[in-house]
Amino acid sequence: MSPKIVDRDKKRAEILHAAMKVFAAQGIHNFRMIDIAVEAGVGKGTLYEYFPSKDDLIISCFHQFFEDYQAHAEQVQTRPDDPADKIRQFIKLSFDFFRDQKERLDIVFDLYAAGLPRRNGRPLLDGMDDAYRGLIAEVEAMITDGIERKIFRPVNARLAASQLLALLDGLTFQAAMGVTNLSDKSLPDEISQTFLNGILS
Amino acid sequence: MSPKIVDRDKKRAEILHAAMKVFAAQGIHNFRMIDIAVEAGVGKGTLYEYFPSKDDLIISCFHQFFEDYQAHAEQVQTRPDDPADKIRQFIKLSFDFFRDQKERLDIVFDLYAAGLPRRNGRPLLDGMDDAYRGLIAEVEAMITDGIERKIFRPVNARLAASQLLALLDGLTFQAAMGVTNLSDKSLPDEISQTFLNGILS
Amino acid sequence: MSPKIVDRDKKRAEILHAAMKVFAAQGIHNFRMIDIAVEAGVGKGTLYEYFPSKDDLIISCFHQFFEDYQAHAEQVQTRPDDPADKIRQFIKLSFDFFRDQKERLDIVFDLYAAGLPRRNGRPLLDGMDDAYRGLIAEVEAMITDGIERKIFRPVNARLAASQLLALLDGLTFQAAMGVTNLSDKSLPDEISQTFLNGILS
Amino acid sequence: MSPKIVDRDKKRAEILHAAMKVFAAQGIHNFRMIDIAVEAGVGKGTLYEYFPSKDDLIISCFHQFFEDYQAHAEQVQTRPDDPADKIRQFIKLSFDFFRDQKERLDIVFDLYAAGLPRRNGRPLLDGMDDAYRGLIAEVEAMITDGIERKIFRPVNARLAASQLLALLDGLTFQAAMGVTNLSDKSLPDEISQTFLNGILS
DNA sequence: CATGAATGAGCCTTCATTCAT
DNA sequence: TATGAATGAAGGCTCATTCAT
Repeated sequence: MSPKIVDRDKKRAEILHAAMKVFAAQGIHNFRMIDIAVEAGVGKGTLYEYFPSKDDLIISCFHQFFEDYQAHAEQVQTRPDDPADKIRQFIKLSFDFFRDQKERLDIVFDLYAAGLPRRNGRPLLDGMDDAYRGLIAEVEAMITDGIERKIFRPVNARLAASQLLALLDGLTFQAAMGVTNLSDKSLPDEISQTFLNGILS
Repeated sequence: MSPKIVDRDKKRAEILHAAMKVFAAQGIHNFRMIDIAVEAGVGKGTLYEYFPSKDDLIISCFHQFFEDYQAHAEQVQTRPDDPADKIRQFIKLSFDFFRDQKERLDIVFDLYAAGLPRRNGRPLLDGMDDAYRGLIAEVEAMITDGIERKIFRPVNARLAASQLLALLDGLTFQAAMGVTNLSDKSLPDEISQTFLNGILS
Repeated sequence: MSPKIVDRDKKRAEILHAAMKVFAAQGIHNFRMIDIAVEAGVGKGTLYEYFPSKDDLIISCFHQFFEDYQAHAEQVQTRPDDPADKIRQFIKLSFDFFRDQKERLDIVFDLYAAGLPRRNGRPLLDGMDDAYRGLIAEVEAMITDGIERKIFRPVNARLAASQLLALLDGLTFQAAMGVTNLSDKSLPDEISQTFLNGILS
Repeated sequence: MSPKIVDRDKKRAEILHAAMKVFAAQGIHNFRMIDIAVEAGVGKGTLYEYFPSKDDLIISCFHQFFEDYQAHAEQVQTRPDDPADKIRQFIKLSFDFFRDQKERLDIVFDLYAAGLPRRNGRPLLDGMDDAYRGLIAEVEAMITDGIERKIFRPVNARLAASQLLALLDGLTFQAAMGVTNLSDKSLPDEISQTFLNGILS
């Protein structure tokens, strides 16, 4: 009458964490289910108790990733009022998210590539473009605000937002490649400086 | 140099071109050798006359991609003397390379992701980081030149070069996602403007 | 005989009944243990408290089936004395057994097929041939009696018995297929008529 | 330009033949693809060059079976004119088909059972009931003819046809079980005799 | 005694690669 | 040289069975 009680959410999270480690080590295109099972310390069949298929596991990992990112972003509630400070904080925030988690850095580009649209068939990860558009809109709002308050030059706000995100993605890519070091403490400030120089009045 | 050799090179190039189309449509992780054979109009076995393995075919495609990029870059020989103009032309050049070839845009991020280092084993594409470092060095030289000639502010040239390339990569990614439109004729100018604003004296 | 025993027997019967329903719906080769557990409203593990294995459960179902058939047959104790009437009643009896239980009809051929001998290894259901031979012997006795009493022609009694059972099995098969309707009230009489015509003096 | 030439039809038939042997030995529910591959002397993958899936292989076997049966039936072109003789020949024909092919006898009931309708989902073999109805119609025509020519009593022709086929199926089942011996040379005659007695005027 | 989470043996199926023609 | 039929290693997934609770 009282069967084994298991914290399914906890075990699910553990498996997802093990998956992240495996993805980081082998990429999301080269791992075997057994690898994750071993990493998570469970049997192969157990994975299927929590995720209906291999693809689902990858997709769930992607969602976890975005949820963590959003949680991280919202954790900084006291957004400053000054638009330039907002931008500075946004940049710092993004760097913070990856700085100490090589694991995440290693899978983010796999996930990015997996979310690109395909001419034939669906991409593995659906809806990445919409999530990205939301991000752009957020940054665009900051810039528009700055323009209205004459703090920024009257640049194309949408494009400037695109540029900032492009910049951050590109640096993340360089970091994943080992070409740029995110841990350099002065990086966020220098980036902010150059970018803001470009749009400040 | 005998006719036979020419024929081989031509067919090899045809197969590589077919491969690009297949990669663009299905991604470099989801295609089968038969897909390329069909696209190229040859038999499956024939592929192995020209490429020793599937991985080799992908790698060759990657090299072709870089060779084309370099050929495109060198085709613009009359580099201007002014550092700012150099940067402007570099930016324009990069946009030109992808603008009219959706096919290329679709595979570049697969290739990028395939070139990232892995904790376990080699990445599929080796040496991408070195190629990238070379690119950074080129841009860095332009900026250093500008700084010495007092045209640019005394910024960290290495970092500024990183930023410019990051910006271009990030925009390419956005374009691949369909979030940013590379065909917008004013794009290179606006990008150049903002970036140069950031570093100009 | 203690209450516990009764409860066990009752639950065992319930599981067996649930199994019959599942077999009828999915066939004895396509069901999963969980299907029966759900149908019976018990846990998967509980099935193993009553049956040591999946095969055992099927076999037990088969025995249940035969026991029910025999119980049904014996329930008609007042066998008539006239051999022709005996045959008529035997035929009617067989029809009665399936007429109102589509469930049984649907599994009988799975069970039949499962009982056929295999060149490699044992069949799933053992001893079906012996049970069948017993049935033939019973009918053969009726016919022999009829021959001795000059009511039937001096046919090969063994073969005639085979024929009658074959006829009934074949009709059951047709009914399972949906080609012949066992519910047709005149069926037993017409069958009896034709068969007896064939062997009556 | 001249690749390996293979008689695909021939190899397909060989695989089908190997499959029949395996089905006879293990049943259509217990075999593994590798068993058939070994029996046919080919690799596992080769099976999939000829049949898209395991189920398809089984279904193809079933179709082959029916084609062979029809070919056998049509091979006897000189059908007699007398209805009773027609019936006799039909019975003889059916016995002939199995007599010397234990292999076929062993799988026929698996196929029969696989063709029965299921409450949940399609049966493995589709359209068996229609094929069977066609068979009944053929026999029914013979009997109707006999009735019209006053050779047979005015029985229910449809039912009588059902009975004859049921009889033959039932005997086949008994033979598969090892309870009745189809090789008994007098069997067809005795069966014909009894059946015709039942319906002759 | 009842349960269902966990397990891993087992098997279908795919597809890169080979090689006879 | 070009081909595609043949191959079998490899891996995703299922499900009977176990056993801690």
